[in-house]
Amino acid sequence: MSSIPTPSAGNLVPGSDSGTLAGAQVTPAFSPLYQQIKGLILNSLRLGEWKPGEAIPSEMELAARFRVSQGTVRKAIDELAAENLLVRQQGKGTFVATHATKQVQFRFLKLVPDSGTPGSEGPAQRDIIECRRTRASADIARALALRTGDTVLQVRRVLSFAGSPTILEDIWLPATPFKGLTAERLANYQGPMYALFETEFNVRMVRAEEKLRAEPAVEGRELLLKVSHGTPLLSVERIAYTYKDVPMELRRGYYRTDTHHYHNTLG
Amino acid sequence: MSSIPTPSAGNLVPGSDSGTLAGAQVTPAFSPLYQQIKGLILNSLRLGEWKPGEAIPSEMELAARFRVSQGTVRKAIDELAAENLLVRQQGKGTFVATHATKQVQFRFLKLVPDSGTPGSEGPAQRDIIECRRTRASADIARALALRTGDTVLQVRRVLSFAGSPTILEDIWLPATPFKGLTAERLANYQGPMYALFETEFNVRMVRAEEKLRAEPAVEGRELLLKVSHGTPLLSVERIAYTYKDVPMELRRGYYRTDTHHYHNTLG
DNA sequence: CAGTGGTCTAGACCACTGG
DNA sequence: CAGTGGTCTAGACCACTGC
Repeated sequence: MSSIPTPSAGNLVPGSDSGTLAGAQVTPAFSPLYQQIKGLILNSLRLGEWKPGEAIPSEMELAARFRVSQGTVRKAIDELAAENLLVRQQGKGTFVATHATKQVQFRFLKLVPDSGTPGSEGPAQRDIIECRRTRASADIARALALRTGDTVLQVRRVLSFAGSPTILEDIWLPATPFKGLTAERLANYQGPMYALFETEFNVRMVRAEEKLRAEPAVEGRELLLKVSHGTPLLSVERIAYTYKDVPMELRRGYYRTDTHHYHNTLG
Repeated sequence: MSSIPTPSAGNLVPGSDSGTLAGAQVTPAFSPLYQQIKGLILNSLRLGEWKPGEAIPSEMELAARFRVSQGTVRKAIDELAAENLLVRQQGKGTFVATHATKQVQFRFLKLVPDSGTPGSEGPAQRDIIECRRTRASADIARALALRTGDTVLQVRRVLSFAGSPTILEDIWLPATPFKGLTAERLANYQGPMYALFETEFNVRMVRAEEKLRAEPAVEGRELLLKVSHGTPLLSVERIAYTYKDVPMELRRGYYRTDTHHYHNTLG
């Protein structure tokens, strides 16, 4: 039998830390094995070895591939599941998280109706106002880690619940990963925008940061949301990130909060 | 030697679930050992066997007390640490989380200055406007799981950053657990209000839910926050819970968002 | 140095899913 | 029934803290 199979990267040793920049850290920064395994799985996710919704190999398989025990793989997967990158299902397997499944649809939308459950109003009506190519201003570029003047796609849309326009959003996306995105494709797609990003552009949004403010409605916004001038709106600025903390979307939303509210849990 | 030490509750068996109501559940609802251990630790926390800031017994001690392996105790503590009820410190021990430690002060306050780091403005100035006993209205009572007309304490205060009044808060507390709370004690205490609740009233806030809205400033609020009539304010309604999901505080805050914003991370 | 939490392993067994 | 994730154990060793 020819041995030395080692289908993975080089030897893994607890304590060897490859991610330290020269002189940035005095201590060698001990990195446990399971963290390195986590990094390897993360790489496979980023490179698309397993697509959103698909099952990843079983814990035993991964343990064999990485030449560690099942328990070590398990701990790596545990953390990835805690970060909502993977979803475990007892008896079935471990799956790459996706925005397309019913249960976690609109996971990033924290606006809920004042009465009733989050999905009780039925599906939101989505109207694309515009979708055009433009050049990134300084602040847009900074948010997306681009250079000022780089090409970006700008989408403006209105979400309506039970017939009432409730959310006005401006969305900026880097042009390169989203080449070919048009108003038509957005309008025709059923389901969350982030699910479309996954299937059509292989971009999975993993994490986001939001800044909230109360702002008066100004011309343009008051028309699209059918509120009167100066009505307080909840301003929500979001930067969404893919794997490895790469920013892939800037979104500026204006929420009406007369029938809905932004819900948050503090742990 | 007299044996039979068993200082804990009765026998623990994986699969025995004591929390099921009669007929409420068809399946016996398998409950793993570590979940039962978690419940026992939770009881000790609730009963004050270990106070906030103190160390709990070592994993080995707890394993001996509950007559399970260290790994099982470890998994229970892992979950409690993930829920911010305990804090692990390698080499030192595991400690009951507290709102009094520098690192996690104002963990529930999500308003941060637009520029600079969260604590960069120095300590907030806190002015107690009033603190009085009153009767719970229907909605206050519902939020605190009391009956309408029950006695509650109402506190109104203003938080100022860099000299500017920024937050106006009305706080309602059930009278019984907070007997003896006065404006003086609030005014004299240095540090977060939730730290005072821990040391003086043995109430530890563990979790909270917030509802956010944009609302115009009305008379009273506009005076205290020094904004003009109708200025949009971020309205934040919070219900804070102790152990076992018991509601212990209702808070209605109004935040100025001209120099600060509410920051949130979506996982 | 002893004591703590943290990692890693190996193996047994359990609960759940699907064919 | 085989295959998956989930639990539990026992033991070895490592990293960190403080005396």
